[in-house]
Amino acid sequence: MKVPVIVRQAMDAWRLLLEVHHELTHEMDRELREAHGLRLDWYDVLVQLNAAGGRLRMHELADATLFSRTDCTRIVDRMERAGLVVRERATEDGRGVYAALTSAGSRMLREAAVTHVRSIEQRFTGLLSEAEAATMAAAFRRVLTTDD
Amino acid sequence: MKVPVIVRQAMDAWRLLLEVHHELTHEMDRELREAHGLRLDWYDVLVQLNAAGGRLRMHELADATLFSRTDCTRIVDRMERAGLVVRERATEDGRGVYAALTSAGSRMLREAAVTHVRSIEQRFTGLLSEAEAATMAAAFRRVLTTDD
DNA sequence: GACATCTGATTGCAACTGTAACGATCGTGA
DNA sequence: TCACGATCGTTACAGTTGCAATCAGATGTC
Repeated sequence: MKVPVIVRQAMDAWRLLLEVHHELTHEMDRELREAHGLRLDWYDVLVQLNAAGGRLRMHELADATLFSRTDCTRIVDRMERAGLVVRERATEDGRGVYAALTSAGSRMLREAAVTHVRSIEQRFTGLLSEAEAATMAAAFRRVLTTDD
Repeated sequence: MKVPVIVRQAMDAWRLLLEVHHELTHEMDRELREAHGLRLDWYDVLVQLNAAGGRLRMHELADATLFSRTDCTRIVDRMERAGLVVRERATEDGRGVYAALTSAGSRMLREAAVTHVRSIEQRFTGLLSEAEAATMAAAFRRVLTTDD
């Protein structure tokens, strides 16, 4: 069965994407745990809360990260127990809850970011030429905005 | 704090890769379940067993897929219960076990492959130009083979 | 203002995962 | 041959996820 080269190359790209994602996220997670006792998903939460100015409603946090609302409830549970975030009732909506960075959370983020950003550069971005990164980013945006 | 455009673009590429992976794997998994009652990880196992001629030692299966040995033990447990694979003792090594495709497993693979390949083309490979796919594949190979 | 409807967040349950430890078997060197 | 460490696959346990159901509070309609 003959398969055109162009199709094979595209399929390779997909398969390789899966491998890259798997290998890099595992390594980065392990690295963050070893250096800071921080899970990669907790790190993502810290980043998003910080980017939003320190706090987000639970559903906004779910949108900003790649987690479901259920996940957010439980991740915030654990992070609250660890002292990295606190819950605050939303005064403007009786149903709502904010997840807010604590100072320990901010500090943890500042420390872990050094490790993690270096890790991304070392393992990924630093290995891409400017043109490759641009090509990739453009293609990924197309993939994400094509929804059918 | 000023960040060079080149770095930002590369970081975007990483972030977008995470989003693409998340969205596409979820959609493909859902699609396979709806159409065939098959999980994406089971599909991967079927593909690898088939590519290897029908059977693989457990540790070879772990290497061929993105799963750990523990995962393979348990995935094969469930797939065996579902009749898609069977375990066979390895005669050449008393510790060894083969996971082998059943005819139901082969049939399931043939059916599901139609759905899944179309899905990949629709959501990913079909949205990439030949040049983009080649660039991406080359860059990903570089990332995977650079282990420091 | 009372009703149904919708939304935000959480919970219960069953399924799944990661880590470390286990028993069985293998290969090697003394 | 025997003792040793290495490898193969599995298992125990605790932690984590996905889905559906739930509860409290908000919104819209008449």
